[in-house]
Amino acid sequence: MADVKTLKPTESELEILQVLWQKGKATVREVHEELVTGKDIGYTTTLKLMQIMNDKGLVDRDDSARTHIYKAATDKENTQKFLLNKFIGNLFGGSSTQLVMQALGSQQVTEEELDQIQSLIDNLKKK
Amino acid sequence: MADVKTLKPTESELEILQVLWQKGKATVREVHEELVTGKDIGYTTTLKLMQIMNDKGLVDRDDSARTHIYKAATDKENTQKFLLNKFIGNLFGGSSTQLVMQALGSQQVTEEELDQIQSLIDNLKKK
DNA sequence: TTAATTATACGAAAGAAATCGTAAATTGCT
DNA sequence: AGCAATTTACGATTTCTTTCGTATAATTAA
Repeated sequence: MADVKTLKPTESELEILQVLWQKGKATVREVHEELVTGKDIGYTTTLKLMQIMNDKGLVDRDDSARTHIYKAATDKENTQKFLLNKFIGNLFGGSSTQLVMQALGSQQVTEEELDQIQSLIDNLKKK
Repeated sequence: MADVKTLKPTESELEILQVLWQKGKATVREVHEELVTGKDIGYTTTLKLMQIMNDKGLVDRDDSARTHIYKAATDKENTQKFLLNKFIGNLFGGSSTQLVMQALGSQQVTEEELDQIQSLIDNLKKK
């Protein structure tokens, strides 16, 4: 499994990772079709990006057949954790509480979700 | 006030905004001294960045005196909110709850902070 | 009043990221 | 077999970001 700490996916790479996390495995064409719904981009661009990601170790590739099959090399959760910490450092002076307050305040969150968070807090407090 | 929606501060620009938000107003030198504590960078680099930010409208500048005085053109909260939403969209499929759970789980948060968050949740629930 | 320091402006280069065009190989179709 | 479509490889270009060197003007200190 790729070491997420040393890998910094760019925004485009992140979009591709999203697709791969969602699909599990996918060909360049499949990823591309997904991306195209959201923005204007050529097929070879997607291809090139995925090749670069393969070089970087961001994805794993099965190239035993002519049409290569890609999958994310990094765990979604780890990547999220890593980027989240970076984000908190960049924008919230390292305070995750600040971020949480901001996130809860400015988004609409359902009662159920609040309960979920509350029980997480309760758990954390016990320790 | 600059329209935050159309402005995407880069990482370096964000670092400078942080300093400006903290200080309120500052000269290039003051910002630079702050940046230098965190990384190796030349004075003219900081200057150039702040000039570019001025061109983009990310900062306001008082250049009536020889030493120009800069301040952030965007509200800290709005910028945070904007970038946070983008981040949640990019990485957490738009679910702020997901992000909150992840943030609380993987960072160390003090008892006091947990109380703070809890009372925010209580407030939100009342509505 | 000189000389050193400090400031801005600006061009240019170095780096990183994203985009595309073209070539070559394979596959599928008629 | 021959042609079209699909795929990969790869170089080149473009765009964005960061960095710095040099010139010039203003200020300060000796």
